[in-house]
Amino acid sequence: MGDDASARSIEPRAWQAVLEHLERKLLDGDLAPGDRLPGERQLATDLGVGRSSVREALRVLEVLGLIRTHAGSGPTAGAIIIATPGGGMSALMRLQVAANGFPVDDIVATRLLLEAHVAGDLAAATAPDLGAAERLLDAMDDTGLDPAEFLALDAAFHLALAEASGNQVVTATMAGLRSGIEGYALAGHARIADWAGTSARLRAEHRGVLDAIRAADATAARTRIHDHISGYYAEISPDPRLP
Amino acid sequence: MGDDASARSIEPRAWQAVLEHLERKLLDGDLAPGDRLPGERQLATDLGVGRSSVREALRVLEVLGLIRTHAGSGPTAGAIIIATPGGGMSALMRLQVAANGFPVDDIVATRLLLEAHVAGDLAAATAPDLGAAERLLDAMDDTGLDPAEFLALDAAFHLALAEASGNQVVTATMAGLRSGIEGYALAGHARIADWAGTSARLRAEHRGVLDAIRAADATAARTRIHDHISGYYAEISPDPRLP
DNA sequence: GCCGGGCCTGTGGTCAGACCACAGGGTACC
DNA sequence: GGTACCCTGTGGTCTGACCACAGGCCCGGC
Repeated sequence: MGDDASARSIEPRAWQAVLEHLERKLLDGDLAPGDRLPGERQLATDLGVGRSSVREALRVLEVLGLIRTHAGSGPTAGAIIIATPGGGMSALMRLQVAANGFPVDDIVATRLLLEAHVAGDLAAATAPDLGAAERLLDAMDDTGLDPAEFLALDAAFHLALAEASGNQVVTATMAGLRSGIEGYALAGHARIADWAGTSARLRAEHRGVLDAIRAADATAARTRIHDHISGYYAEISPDPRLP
Repeated sequence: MGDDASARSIEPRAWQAVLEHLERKLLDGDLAPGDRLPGERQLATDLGVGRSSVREALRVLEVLGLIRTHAGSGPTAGAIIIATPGGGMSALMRLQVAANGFPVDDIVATRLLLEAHVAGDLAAATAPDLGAAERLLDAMDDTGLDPAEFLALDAAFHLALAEASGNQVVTATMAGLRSGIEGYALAGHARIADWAGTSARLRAEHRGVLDAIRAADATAARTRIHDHISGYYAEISPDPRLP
């Protein structure tokens, strides 16, 4: 197992070898969040590949949210390991939706089940931290917001609920799901005739969800968040179910 | 909508420009699954960037499961758009787990909630297609399987249930979750003293889940799949809850 | 006329070298 | 002692070149 040169002898893709090398380093604990990767030129000579191949692997890691690169010099320069899955998940969902790999309906359905679960969990928790969510709701009370700003705060509110649940996988997934249908949700607001009324309803529904969580009423929390999300998408859906 | 360059008028990263160009093409319908992308050199001259930058973008798309590249000539050569989110999700989850961005516990918890939902949905469905799942269970009845083979079939069974639910997002996510903890699950089987007994129990639990689905008993289906998964991970967990 | 092997072309895959912008740190000058 | 400069090393990009590959084409033999 200590020899990774033998396996690489039949490795057709150089950039994949770099990726596997770094994954191994991560699994072995040789690299951890906060650490700086060796320079691109160093990695290239160490692994016996060209710098372009190293860069392709690093690009993948960057998009996946594994590293953050910074030019220049000093302690903040170079490629630094971060583990922020939200960005990678968002890119993945967004592109898959663009390529028709993910139907919007499936995205919404997954959002529904995840958020209902989160809401139920929070209601069952002893003392969930809803501070961030409440501050976002306060910010959304500003009636001077345009729809884009309102929807951005709405997304942040739903994400804050996921973060309060403490499950990082669910949080990242929900961030990705939201990104995947962000364009859809934004384009859909134009379909709403009475935006003032709709936004007022959304505000009230948000408060209702928080109230149910605070009251430790898991069933109500689940129902309310479910109806809240499905109601909005039904409203912006071009033609839900005619026949 | 025609102008999204306003937010970031100047694009410092060339590969990102390529990515955005291709995403736009996908959203506009100029590119669809099955289509062939222009050659790397062509894209480079079209967008006014170097071929390296194009390749970095294509590498990202390949890892994310958006395209499949093939050298040579003919209709199968070049970069072809596919939309297979499973691969990208798997890479993302695997690397995030390696970088400690995703705790194993959160992965398992997410699996639990997704699979419970899937099982409940299938039980509520009128005529779910459980053929693939049943065939996998039959294959798992072979007592000559070694643990790795057994676990691979187990993963395929759970994935087949997700596919039967029809939600592609859930299917891809579950594939990713499974990949993320594949190493963990494989290493954990060594911790099980009585593998024959455990595998027999797992077989019985699988059948029980299918039975509940066929009986349209959503509650039982949810409970059984939940207990099935959490039971296995509790068994391979090194030290569940000592203090 | 038919068939087969070799060349041709275009593809992705990789490498090497060069240049740029950037940012920190050391140094020489004031 | 303070400040402006250069030096160094980083990622970011481009260019050009070569390779392996695979289908299509042409030409020769049968």
